Amino acid sequence: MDNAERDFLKNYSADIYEKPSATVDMLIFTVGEKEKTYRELPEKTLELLLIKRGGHPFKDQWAIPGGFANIDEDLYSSAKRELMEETNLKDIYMEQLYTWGDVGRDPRTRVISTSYMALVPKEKLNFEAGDDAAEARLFSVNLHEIGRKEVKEEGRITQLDTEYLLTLSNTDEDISLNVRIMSKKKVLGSSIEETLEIIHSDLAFDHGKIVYYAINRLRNKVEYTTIAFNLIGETFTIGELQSLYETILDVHYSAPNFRRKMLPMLKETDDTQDKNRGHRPAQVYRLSDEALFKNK
Amino acid sequence: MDNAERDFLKNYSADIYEKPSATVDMLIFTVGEKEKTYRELPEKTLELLLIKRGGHPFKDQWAIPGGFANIDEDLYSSAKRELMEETNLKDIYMEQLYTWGDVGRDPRTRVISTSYMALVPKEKLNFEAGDDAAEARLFSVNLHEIGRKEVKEEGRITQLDTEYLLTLSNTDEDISLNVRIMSKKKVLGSSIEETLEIIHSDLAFDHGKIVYYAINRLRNKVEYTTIAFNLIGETFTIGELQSLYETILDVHYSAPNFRRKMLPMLKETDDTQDKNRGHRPAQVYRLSDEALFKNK
DNA sequence: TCAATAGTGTCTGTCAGACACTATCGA
DNA sequence: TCGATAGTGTCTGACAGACACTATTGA
Repeated sequence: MDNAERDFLKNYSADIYEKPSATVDMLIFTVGEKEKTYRELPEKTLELLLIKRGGHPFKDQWAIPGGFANIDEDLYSSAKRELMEETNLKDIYMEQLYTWGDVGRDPRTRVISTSYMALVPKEKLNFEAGDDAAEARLFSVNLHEIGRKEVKEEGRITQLDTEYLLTLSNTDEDISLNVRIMSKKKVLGSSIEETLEIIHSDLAFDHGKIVYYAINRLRNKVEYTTIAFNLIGETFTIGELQSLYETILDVHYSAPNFRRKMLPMLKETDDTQDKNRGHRPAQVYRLSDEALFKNK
Repeated sequence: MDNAERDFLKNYSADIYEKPSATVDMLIFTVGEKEKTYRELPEKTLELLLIKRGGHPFKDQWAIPGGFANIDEDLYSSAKRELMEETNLKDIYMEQLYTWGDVGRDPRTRVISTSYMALVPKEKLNFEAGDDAAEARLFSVNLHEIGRKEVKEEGRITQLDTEYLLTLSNTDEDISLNVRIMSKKKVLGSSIEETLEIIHSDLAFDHGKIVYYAINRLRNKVEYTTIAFNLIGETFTIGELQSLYETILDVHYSAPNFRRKMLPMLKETDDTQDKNRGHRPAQVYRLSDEALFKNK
């Protein structure tokens, strides 16, 4: 650094223009189980942590937890801190999702928000302990397509509008939130650009869009990485793993084929868990280190 | 909106805490050609637009073009504006990449920067016209692995460090910039977290990391979307397309296999271009609409 | 005829889905 | 014996890579 640069930095003022606020939103996903008969596999559901807003705007509405990015803290650290505040956990899988910067997305002031997604196995989650004094609850997440329309110009498809219904429900307290999202896929050059519009949302701010985006990212990555293993314990049976994948992706696999697909990335453990389950006890596996490092 | 909320918003002040600055960085990629003999295919190179910084800090160093996000402008619009300022083009493919928020990444003040990537076919690019009065040049991009080290703890691999050499060169002006990046892949839960460190960089700020990130994103998406078609004209021969893919991915395909892989997403045109090329004239194709909408 | 790209045919191995079958347990 | 999950075997079709071959052009 030369003298000119030193002088420049000394006299630099960052406050010439009005700045947007920078915040971090944290989407914490886990997978809950509902016990059925003693012999049937429990039914799993993908769950998302939401907090009830105590103040304006959107008072008493449910929202994704988040907070301001401190001026002297890396954005990544802000996200980790937010995760810690909500769950009291560290060493949890977390990735940056997207940065939301539309002008009107917060009625108070201009807010640019970077969203992160964290995946927590239910057994580690004791969110009552670290819930940041706010009212926090887990909501079952369901996302379904409810309609689509192709827009044609001169015989060529130029736009594809798809409407999705996102349902967030907490059965304990009988809360059910609906979000209707319109995804508009338009031709942009030789690719497609997707824009999201909220048709209706029971969630605060533009959080409906963010949840929609996160679920899609999760589903995508589940198919080509080992990300899903973050939602289950260290060891598991292939049956449990299958039901996890089926829950997240909302699909059904045939057990033999799923087994063959997964076996190359699994390592057998000594355990042969499962007793009193009314059927042949399953072998217990864990994710192999090699598979871990093949992630893109 | 009730009265309480109206009052709240009226009295809300966003200036209690010091805020970071929000900026947008724009990575503009194109593919350049170097003519060879009359009958050989021109050699392609992936190129990136860089500008030479006129002021401090990093004065006279090369950097990714960018600017502040205006307070009354969607982040997406800021990016589009930046693209327009640099290339004088709109309706160009552009996507958000990542948001960089480390505390020390700008010596002036705290800056959180959202990076976008744009792909422009060379024939449309006339960047002299709209170059924002700054010195802007295209640089050939090369990224290679130059070493790796596995860190083991108790026999299990826990970390994978890979060093990459990124070379940016402009042969017209005989400029060659080197960046050495260390990618550290660590186990985080049941997934891998990649952190990037700059070992050495001839680029300003942390722009070496951003370029590294962008090239990886581009290569990834080239393999499962039609994103690469944004770097070529509307119509093309399969040979041209193959050389484009080979350039971006730094691989070699066998012509018959590449043809078979691509044919399902192509549509034959009436043209049978190519004359005076010293070999059998090739059929001209364009991307089919159906393939476009299959993009994820 | 040669050197270059364009394009066809064919074989092989891998992998995903369909499906028939066996194994093991508790009620 | 039943119903549940665990697990094996096998067939099929799709697809990717290897490679041999033909087609067309200008020098």
